[in-house]
Amino acid sequence: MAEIDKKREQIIESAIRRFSHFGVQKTTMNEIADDIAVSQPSLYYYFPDKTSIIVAVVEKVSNDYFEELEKILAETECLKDIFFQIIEFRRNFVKKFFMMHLTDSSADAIIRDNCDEILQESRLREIKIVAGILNSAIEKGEIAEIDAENVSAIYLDSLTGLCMWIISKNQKNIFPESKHWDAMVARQRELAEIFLKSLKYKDRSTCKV
Amino acid sequence: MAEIDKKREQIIESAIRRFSHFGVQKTTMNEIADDIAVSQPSLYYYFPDKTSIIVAVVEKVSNDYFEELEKILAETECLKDIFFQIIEFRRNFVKKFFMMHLTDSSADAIIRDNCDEILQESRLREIKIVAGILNSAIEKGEIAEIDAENVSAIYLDSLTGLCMWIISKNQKNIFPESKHWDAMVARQRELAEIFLKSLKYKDRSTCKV
DNA sequence: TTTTGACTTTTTTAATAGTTTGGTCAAAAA
DNA sequence: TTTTTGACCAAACTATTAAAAAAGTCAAAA
Repeated sequence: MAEIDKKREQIIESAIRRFSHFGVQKTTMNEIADDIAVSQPSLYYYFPDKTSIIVAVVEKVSNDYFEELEKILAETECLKDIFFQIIEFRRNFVKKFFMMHLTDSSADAIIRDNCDEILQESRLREIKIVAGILNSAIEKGEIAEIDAENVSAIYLDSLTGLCMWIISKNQKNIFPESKHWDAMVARQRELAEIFLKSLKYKDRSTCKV
Repeated sequence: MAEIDKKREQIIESAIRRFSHFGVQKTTMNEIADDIAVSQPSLYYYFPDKTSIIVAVVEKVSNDYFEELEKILAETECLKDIFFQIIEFRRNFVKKFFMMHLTDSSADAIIRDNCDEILQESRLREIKIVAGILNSAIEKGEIAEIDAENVSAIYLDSLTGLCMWIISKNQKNIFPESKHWDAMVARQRELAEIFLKSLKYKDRSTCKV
């Protein structure tokens, strides 16, 4: 790897560490510079501003998530197991965001203005991946024929929604306790089972069953 | 109705009107007092403090919701129609909250500390109502036997989650545009259809279908 | 190409005074 | 006794300012 990329990675790692401990707002450029033992102007040689470091961090966390995801897709067969694994990975992904205070109102504007595109692309990428899983299950005759991409979107949006709702509902202190993360995962699993069940059958008219 | 209750209702109505226009924070006790043509101390004769007015407003909005809900339960037969109606009523309910700025971070603490119980009870009440709908559908043989209360909870939590997620995702300005409310309702309907489909069938083992 | 000391500019923070608003009370009115 | 109010206080919010800290720049050196 080029020397410059190595330094960039060091910076991102330091940023993630500090963001996780103290939050984005309370991490200064000087502190990051000190971590990798260079002066502040050197830091600006590798990243034009603080925002671009934040963006790089979000990109890394997102990429790590998809890397994990690809792994289990290669290993896991059973649809339910895949769904449950995804829920588990998502828990860790969101937790990282929380720990770095990326969801705080103070950091909200920066994230909105600069990471929106990444997060939107990540959403679409994930939808496509799950749609792919569904499509291959359709091919194998495991589930009924459906609009895989659409069902995937509904499913993933519902998972994200459950996460926001359950966590925000319990977030009286700054950090959700682990039991709340567990409650969220439990609900997400129940939803997954309902989706899996509906996937197994061909459609019927829904009125006056 | 007792005279004192009449005045209390006038106060709540004025509060709702002002909250909807200017938000909770920017509505003063004096303004409410002027609206019903009494002095400020008179207002405090009917409500001990501003918080209790906010609580009363939340209670009223919540009760209005359930009143509407009970109506369609008496009139509507088809499960899908009921589900879609509920989604429509929920849209209006949440919109009211948004308009009054009850979900703003500025008002958040007051709501959290004082309306939490009401909202939690409302959630349970709604879960019970939908569970009742499901149970009567089970009795009629329209849907498979399930743990109605649990499915109801998953469903309603998912709806609430979708609402939070889709609205917050698009909320760059203070108010979500009507197209975002429409997008939310559309997604909620799609989720409802998936739930309805899964309800129609008896359970099967989910692994290695 | 990479690094840095010395620098400027922009944001935060802290303290302050001034204003508004929430809330109280004793006394009057009904 | 129930309801209303003028006069009042205390707490919360706003605006202003100065000081501190952080972000960001640049010419020159390694």
